[in-house]
Amino acid sequence: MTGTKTRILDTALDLFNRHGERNVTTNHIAEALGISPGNLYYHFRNKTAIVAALFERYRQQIWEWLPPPRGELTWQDKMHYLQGILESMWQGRFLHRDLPHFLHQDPELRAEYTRFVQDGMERGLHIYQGLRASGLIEASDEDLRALMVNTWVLAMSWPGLTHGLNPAAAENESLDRALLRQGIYQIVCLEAPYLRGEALDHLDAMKAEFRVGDSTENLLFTAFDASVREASNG
Amino acid sequence: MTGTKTRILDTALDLFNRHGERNVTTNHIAEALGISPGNLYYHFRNKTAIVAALFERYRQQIWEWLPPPRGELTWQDKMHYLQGILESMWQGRFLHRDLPHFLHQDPELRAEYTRFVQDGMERGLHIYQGLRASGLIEASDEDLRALMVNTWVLAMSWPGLTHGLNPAAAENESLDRALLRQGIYQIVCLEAPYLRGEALDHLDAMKAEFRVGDSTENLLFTAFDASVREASNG
DNA sequence: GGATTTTTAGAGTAATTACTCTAGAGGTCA
DNA sequence: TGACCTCTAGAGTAATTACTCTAAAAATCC
Repeated sequence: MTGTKTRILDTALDLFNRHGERNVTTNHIAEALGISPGNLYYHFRNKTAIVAALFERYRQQIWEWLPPPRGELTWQDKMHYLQGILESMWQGRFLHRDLPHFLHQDPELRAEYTRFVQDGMERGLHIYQGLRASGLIEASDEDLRALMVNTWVLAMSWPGLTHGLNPAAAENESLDRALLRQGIYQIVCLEAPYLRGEALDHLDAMKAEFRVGDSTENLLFTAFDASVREASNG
Repeated sequence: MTGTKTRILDTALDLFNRHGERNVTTNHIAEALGISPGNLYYHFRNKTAIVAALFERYRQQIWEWLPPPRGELTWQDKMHYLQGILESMWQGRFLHRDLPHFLHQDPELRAEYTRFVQDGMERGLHIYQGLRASGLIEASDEDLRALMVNTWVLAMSWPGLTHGLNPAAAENESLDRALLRQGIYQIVCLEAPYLRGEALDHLDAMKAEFRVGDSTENLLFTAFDASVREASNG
């Protein structure tokens, strides 16, 4: 029997992801959960507190998926990190779309979020440096930093962009997953010019694994169409 | 004497950019403009119509700044396009943060937006192909498509991300401009691995022009701090 | 088993906000 | 001048929604 507090967060996250935080009232959450509004406010003093708690949860999960590297990194480590990014994007897909509003109003939350971005950049940079130390990547310090920023922006923005264009994904998990895989493909292409050695050998296989749709047509949108077909067939 | 309709859009855009669309009511717009709510609703049947009109305006401006290439492209053309992207980001900074909500509710607007993204990708791809034809870029078709998608995502997401972290930018134009320049720097770094010939010769100068802050520290955040200092000094 | 604390229900409210409605001002044209 | 059309004012409203308050049920403790 999980606690009410946890169940509130679970339900809120689900509703936020599906309908967007702005379209989900606290009464909706309570109703979906079968509890009273009063009960909900007993556990969270306001809606912002729910969002903040969800963010905190999200942050912890990311840190689990993306542990700081220990020593040299292998090709398998790199694949594992990519998987971690994929999972992180999946979990946080609502946050990066709706969080800005709360950052605007809640300085404390904003400070935490800023810290989160800083830590994420630092951690990601260490990973890239680990890959460089293993000879899997070749790049100057400056290029590595720029690459890290671009990877971060892409990973954080991709879910929001794709959902804006394709809201059906919110109700269709397999379509949603396909879109995210496409996001990983984009990250792979982002890193591609810097890969060396074993990483370079596996590049084509990696692209093939995450590529969605027919590469001869418009990339982004055939990906969507193909995903829709695939999802409605399955 | 500009028309009331235009003035409503101007004021709405300004308020949306500064405070976020969600925090700006139609009554606020009317009041800031010195007209009555009834008057506002005489010109726009609802808030969505205002947002849609702003989007339409934004789209037209982008197309002006990013005309389709005619024949071979020079190095100067490329710089001009970068400038166009910068201006587009500046103009549309509120849209990509707040538009998703309206896309969710208004299928017609969503269709238009989808079309916009498609056109933008296509147009951008033509530009990249023009650069390739001139020997300024070297990349496979697939790589070029992936690059285009990444450039698009970066250009569209950058303003929202930076404003989420640094809301002071909304009230401080020079800080905001600095953040945008940093975004262009990121795009330059994105394209860097594919540059050839004259483009490659100018790469360092280009990075130097758009780089913000001290490259030996954390890129993203020293950029912010440096901008804050610069803005408060000037 | 009584006292105390934690958790829950559910009716209610104050505030916000997108939007309406009516009436009238101002311009234009015959 | 009068008819007509465009534009504007401004009070008002219906609906939403985050949040409160009181009391009772449930759990915990001694």
